[in-house]
Amino acid sequence: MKPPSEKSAGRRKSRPSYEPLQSHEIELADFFVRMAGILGLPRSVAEIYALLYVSSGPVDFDHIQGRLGISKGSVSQGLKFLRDHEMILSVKEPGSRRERWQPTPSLAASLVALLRSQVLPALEQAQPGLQRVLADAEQRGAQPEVIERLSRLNRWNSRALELAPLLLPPPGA
Amino acid sequence: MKPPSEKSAGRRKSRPSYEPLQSHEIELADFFVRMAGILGLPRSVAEIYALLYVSSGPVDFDHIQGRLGISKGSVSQGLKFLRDHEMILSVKEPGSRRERWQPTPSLAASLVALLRSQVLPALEQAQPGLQRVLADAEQRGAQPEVIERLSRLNRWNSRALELAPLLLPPPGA
DNA sequence: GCCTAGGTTCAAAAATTATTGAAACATCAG
DNA sequence: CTGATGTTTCAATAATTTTTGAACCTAGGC
Repeated sequence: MKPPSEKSAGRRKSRPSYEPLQSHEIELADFFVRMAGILGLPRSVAEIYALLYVSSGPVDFDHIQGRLGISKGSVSQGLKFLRDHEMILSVKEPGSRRERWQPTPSLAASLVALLRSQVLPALEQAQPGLQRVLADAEQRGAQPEVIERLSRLNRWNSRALELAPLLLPPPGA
Repeated sequence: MKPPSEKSAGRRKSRPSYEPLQSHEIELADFFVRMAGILGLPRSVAEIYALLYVSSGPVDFDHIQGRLGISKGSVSQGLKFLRDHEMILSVKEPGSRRERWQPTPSLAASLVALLRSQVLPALEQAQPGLQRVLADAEQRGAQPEVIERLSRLNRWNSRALELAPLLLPPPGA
């Protein structure tokens, strides 16, 4: 819609030209991508995590973009996701505004946090509904078989909700 | 949308006109759909399972299609998936070729089988690759931090593979 | 054998999700 | 304050996944 704004005629910042992933990095990325797939996470998120995971020391935004060959938008969104799920940490250097990223120390904890954030809300939201469904069935005099199933589902849901805070302590516990 | 055609007082098979899901059924379906979403399963699969789950007694192909308002293809594929993952059982009546379906007794076992089928192959396939990645890193003299991470990943993977048959016994154990 | 109810297959269409990139925003050094 | 750097946002596009439906099998009754 709009003509691109003119570039200033100055020297261009030489593009650092990041090298593409090496075969061992690709292999690890594939692993993470596949695992992420099971949880329905986008490929780009898994790739970013994998890159941080194999890298010695924190990696900055432009490196991620360059080495993975993905867009700024994807990097930004991917980092946001990983941040939000406490899977990465930023390391700030005094002299620079730039953030540099590394995986949190425990992948296990990260996975737990991730699952927590996906499963818990579903369980919580479902609780009242499931109870209604059961009450409904009892009131309608449904088959004992069905009542039994629905009861078990309710018990599970409740127990999961009780146990959740113990097994998966929320941030700050 | 397909209002039942009242046209022919047809002798042949008048379309039985199944009633749409009732609110309590919808509520349960929503729950299953949401949970399925976490594992990346399609909506139709979750809906089919939910229908069987709230129904008293086995349900046949046409009922599933009619009550859920989905296509034959979806029903067939959904049943195939559920069958393959041992989440449903068919009950054959002597006098009819038609199959009728019900959930397997244990939803827990079903979930375990499902996870098994998704996670195990990934772990198995990854094993050699992960070992190579670690060996590679050691040989290149990578940072201890990275070596440590990759070692842990390998240990996890191995332990998971060892434990898998115990926790998630394959069919026929 | 032949017919057909019952079900499967699969290419194409629809729906959903992920990615891109340009514009907007934010922060800090000067 | 200003300008450049670093990041986010989000509408448009691309990629992927799901659903559809018509053609195609198949087992079993006749």
